[in-house]
Amino acid sequence: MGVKIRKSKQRNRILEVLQSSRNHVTANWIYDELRPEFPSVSLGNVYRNLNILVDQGLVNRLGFGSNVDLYEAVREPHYHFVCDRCGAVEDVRVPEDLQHRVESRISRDYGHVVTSKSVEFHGICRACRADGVTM
Amino acid sequence: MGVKIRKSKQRNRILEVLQSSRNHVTANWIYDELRPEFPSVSLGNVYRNLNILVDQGLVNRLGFGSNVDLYEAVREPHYHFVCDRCGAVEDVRVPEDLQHRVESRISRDYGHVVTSKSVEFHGICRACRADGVTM
DNA sequence: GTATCTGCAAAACATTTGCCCTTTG
DNA sequence: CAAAGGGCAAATGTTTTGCAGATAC
Repeated sequence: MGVKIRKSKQRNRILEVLQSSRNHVTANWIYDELRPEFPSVSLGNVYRNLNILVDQGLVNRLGFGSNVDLYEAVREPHYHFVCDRCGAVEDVRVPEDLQHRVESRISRDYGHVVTSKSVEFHGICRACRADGVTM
Repeated sequence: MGVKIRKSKQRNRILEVLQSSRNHVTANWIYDELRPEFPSVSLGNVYRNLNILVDQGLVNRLGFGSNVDLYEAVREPHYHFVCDRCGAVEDVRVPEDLQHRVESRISRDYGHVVTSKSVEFHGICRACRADGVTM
């Protein structure tokens, strides 16, 4: 059996910060957010607690091809759009039925059970397009 | 204008290795593959060349939430399925029309242009299911 | 010949871990 | 008070980079 998890002010605050943030943020950004309230908090502890929150299914860790992980509080399932020009990461929603059709294809054709998905579309976002980016 | 790219035996071999490999492999694995032919090749140079090949659009870099990047030669577009139990990464194909419907929804609803996608489904693969994994 | 490529080793970087003290229950 | 959490600093592991010599064109 695993380790028992107790309450912790720091971990609580980390979750709150994530839930009240609209963007996908780095561990280091969270660390800076916590410092006013917990002046002696350590970055290592932010990482430790993020790992716990991810294990608990309360937070998603996102790679996005960069070498820095981003974190977001778990909400309704959604996909991500990453702009290759400006780097912006935006949530996108795709109708449930389209999502289900893709996943049931995978079940049917391959026999795998899909429990979660991490989908990122890359391209040029609306704002960059408006700026006349052609590529 | 960028830097001119010359031919290089090592980079050529790296691409061949990727093209003849069915799996998604690490830089370090490629490094080991090259050593018989280029005994003094360096891991740093493998990384340098992988970056060039990715820039040239010949190779995909895949994060998969792990802290090690995986590489694959570029072929037809496809998605990935990652087994959370055994870590296996498998290519999955989804009918073109379903892919296009998802992407045109993003264009229509958000105004972004989708040029590529990196899609990973997570779950339990067929083999692990057969082994009686319940989760 | 000159710009690019390479090997080597060191640097950079995010993330993890060990140790010992503090807090929680 | 026993077990989990935190701070600190060192360790880890992957990827990048600076430099001097080798290679491509």
